Amino acid sequence: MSGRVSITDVARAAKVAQSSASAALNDQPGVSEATRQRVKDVAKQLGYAPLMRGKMLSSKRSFQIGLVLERPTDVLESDPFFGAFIAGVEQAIAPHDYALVLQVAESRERELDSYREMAASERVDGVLLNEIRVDDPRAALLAELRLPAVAVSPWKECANLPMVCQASAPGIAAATRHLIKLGHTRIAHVCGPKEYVHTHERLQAWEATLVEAGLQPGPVLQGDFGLAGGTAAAEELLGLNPSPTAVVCVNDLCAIGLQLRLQQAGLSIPKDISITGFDGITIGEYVTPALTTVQSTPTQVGKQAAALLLAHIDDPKSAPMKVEVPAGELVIRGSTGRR
Amino acid sequence: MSGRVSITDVARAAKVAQSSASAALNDQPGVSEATRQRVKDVAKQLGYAPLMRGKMLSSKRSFQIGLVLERPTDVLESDPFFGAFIAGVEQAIAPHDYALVLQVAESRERELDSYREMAASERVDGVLLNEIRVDDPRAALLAELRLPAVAVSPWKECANLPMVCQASAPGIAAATRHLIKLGHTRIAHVCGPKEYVHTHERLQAWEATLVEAGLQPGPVLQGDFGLAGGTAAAEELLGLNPSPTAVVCVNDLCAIGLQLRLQQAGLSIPKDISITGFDGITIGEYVTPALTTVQSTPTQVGKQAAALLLAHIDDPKSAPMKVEVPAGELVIRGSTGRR
DNA sequence: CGGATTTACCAAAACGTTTCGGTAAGCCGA
DNA sequence: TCGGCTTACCGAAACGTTTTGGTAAATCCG
Repeated sequence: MSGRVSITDVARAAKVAQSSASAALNDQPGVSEATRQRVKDVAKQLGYAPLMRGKMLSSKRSFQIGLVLERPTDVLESDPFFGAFIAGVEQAIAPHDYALVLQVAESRERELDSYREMAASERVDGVLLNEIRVDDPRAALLAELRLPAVAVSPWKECANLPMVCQASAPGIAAATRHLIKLGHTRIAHVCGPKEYVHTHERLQAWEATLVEAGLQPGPVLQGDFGLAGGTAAAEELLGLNPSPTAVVCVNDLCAIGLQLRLQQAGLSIPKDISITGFDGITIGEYVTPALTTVQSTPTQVGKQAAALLLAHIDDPKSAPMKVEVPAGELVIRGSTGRR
Repeated sequence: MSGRVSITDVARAAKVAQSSASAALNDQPGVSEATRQRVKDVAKQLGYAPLMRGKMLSSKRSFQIGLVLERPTDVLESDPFFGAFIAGVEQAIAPHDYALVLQVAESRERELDSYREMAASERVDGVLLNEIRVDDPRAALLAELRLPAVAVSPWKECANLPMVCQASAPGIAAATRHLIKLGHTRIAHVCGPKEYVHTHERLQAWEATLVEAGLQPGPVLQGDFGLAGGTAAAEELLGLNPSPTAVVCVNDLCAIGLQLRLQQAGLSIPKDISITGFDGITIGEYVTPALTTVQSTPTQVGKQAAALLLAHIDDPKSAPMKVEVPAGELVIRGSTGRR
C-alpha cells in the first residue's frame, strides 16, 4: 500500500509509455501539450518524485558536488568563510537539484585521497577548491583524475583551473591608504603562511601601496590566519625598535589575536598602535576597540563558485575560466586612529 | 581508450560471471578462495572501483546521510560546534563508504522542505538533527517521512527519536559550584532562547546547584547563543541593583559578548564580576581575562551520532535509542575569581 | 493526390551494480 | 550405487530512470 510510486506507475495511470512520461515530466520535446499536462497532473496526484538513484545511473551524473576540508579542527571551528560560503554554494546548486557532499580530511595527503575516491566512485560531478596554495598539488591531481574543479582563489591564474576570485588586494590597499591618511608612516604587515596564495596577494598589496605613497614598507611579521598567529606577531612586534605605529593584518582573527595580546602588554589601541583586519567577521564588531576591517562577501563567492562549477560540468568548453566577485569594502571602526 | 572499467570488465578478464565477480569483491559467500583472490587481483590490476550510482540503485540505498543547517549566516559563521562536529561525523561514516550531504536552509519552514525533498528523492538514508527545540516539529515530520534520524540533544528524551547526548548539566553545575566555592552568593544566569532544549537544561542545572547550596537563584538574564545575546544581557545587568557578582553564561560566545560589554562599561573582570562560559571555543583562551568554561567535545558527539544513525539505518530494531558521551570538564581560567 | 516531412507516441535498450534461481559437479552416508 | 546435501559457479532479472530507434498518423507542399 504505502510503496513508492515510480515513473512506471505514473505512465500506467496516465496511459502512456514510460518514455513519454519521462519526456513529459522533464519538459522534453516529443509529447503534446495535452498529454504533458495530463501526465504532470497524474504525477502530482500520485505524489511521484523521481528517485535520485535512478536519475543518477541513467544520466551518468551524480548531481552532487564535493568540498573537502583539511581538518585542523581549531581552524575549522572559527573559519569565518566557511558557513557563509556554504550558504552561497547551496543557493546556486539547489535550483539545479544538486547537493553538496562535504568531506573532512585529516591531512593533506588524505585530502588528496578524498579526491581520488570521489573521482573513482564518481560520487560527485565536480569539486570546489578552497585555500589555494602556491604550486597547489590539487590542481594537477584533479586534472589527472579528469574531475571538474573550480578554485576559489583571490589571485590571478591558478594552474589552468577555472576560478572565482574576490580580490583582496583592493581592500588591503584601501586599509593601508586609510592608515597613511591618518598620518602613519611606519606601517607593518602581519602576513600569513607563505604557502598560501592569499598571503602573497595581501603582502604585495600592502607593499605596493606603501611604495606608491613614497613610504618605506615597514617590517613584515609572520602570522597566520588564526588567533595564534596574531599573538605570535604581537610578541615579535613588542621587541621591535622603532616600533611601527600601525599594522595591517592578513585577516580578522589574526588582527584580534594581535590586538588582544598588545592590550595585555599594556598598549592602547589605537592610541599607541592602529590595527586593521580582513574578512569582517562578527566578533570584530565586539572587541574593544571594534576592528577596522575589509568586509568580504563569502556568500557571494560561494554562490559564484558553485555556479561556475555547474557550468563547467555542463560544458567545459563554453564556460568561462574566471569570474570576479566585487572586492570587499573597507569598514572603518575604532581600532584605527590618527597618529 | 581511457574508458571506465566496470565490474563486467573485471568478470570478463577473470573469466567468471559478473555475479561471481560481485560476490568475490564484496566478500560474499558462494565463491572459492582461489577465485576470490584471482578476481580481486584482476580488479586491482585493472584499477576497478565500483561506481556509486550502480551500487546505490541496486542496493536501494544512497550511502549518504544528511545534515540540514538553518541558515542565519552570522550564527553559522562562528558556531564552534559545527566544524568539529562534522569532523566527527566523517570519522564515523567514511569507513562505511558513506558520505555527508550538507544542506543550508533559509528558514525553518524551508528546513522542513529540505527533509521532505531528501526523503522524496531518497538522496540520503537518514539525517542528523541538531539544536533540538522544545516540541520540535522535525521529529514528527521525519517519523511521517519514515526517514531515519538521530537527534543530537543534551537532554533526556526527544520525541521517540534515537539520540546522542552530551549532558551539559554537569558542566554548568561544576561551573556554578566553582563560583560558590570562590565565595559568590549572587550568581546570575544568562540563558538562551527558551525554545531550545539546551537553554532549559542549563538553566535548570544552574538553578538546582544554587538551591542545593542553599543559595537564592539570582536573576536570569535573557541572552542567546551568540555575541549579541551576551551584549544584551550586559546592558540588562548594568541596570541591576544589587548587581550579581558572578554570571554563568549559556555558552562561550554569549559569555564573551557579556565580558567585552561589561569591560567597556568600566567593570573589571573578575574583580567586579566573575564569568563562566560553555563550549571551550578557541577564542575563549585569547580574551582578557581568559574565559573559564566547560570544554565540550563536539567531535566525539558527531562521531557517536553518525555511528548511531548508521546503526539505525542498518537495523532500527536492534540499535540503541540513546548513546551518552561523557560530559565536558570545567576549565578554570582568569575570568573567575574570589569574591 | 502522392510523396516528403513532422508530430506524437511507444517499445526496448542502456546505465552498473546486487541478487535470485538454477545447474552442474563434488561429497557424504547408507 | 544412489539419493540428498553442499559447493562453486553462471545466467538473468531487478533497481528507476533517461535515451535511442522506430512506427504509425497527421500535416505539408507541389
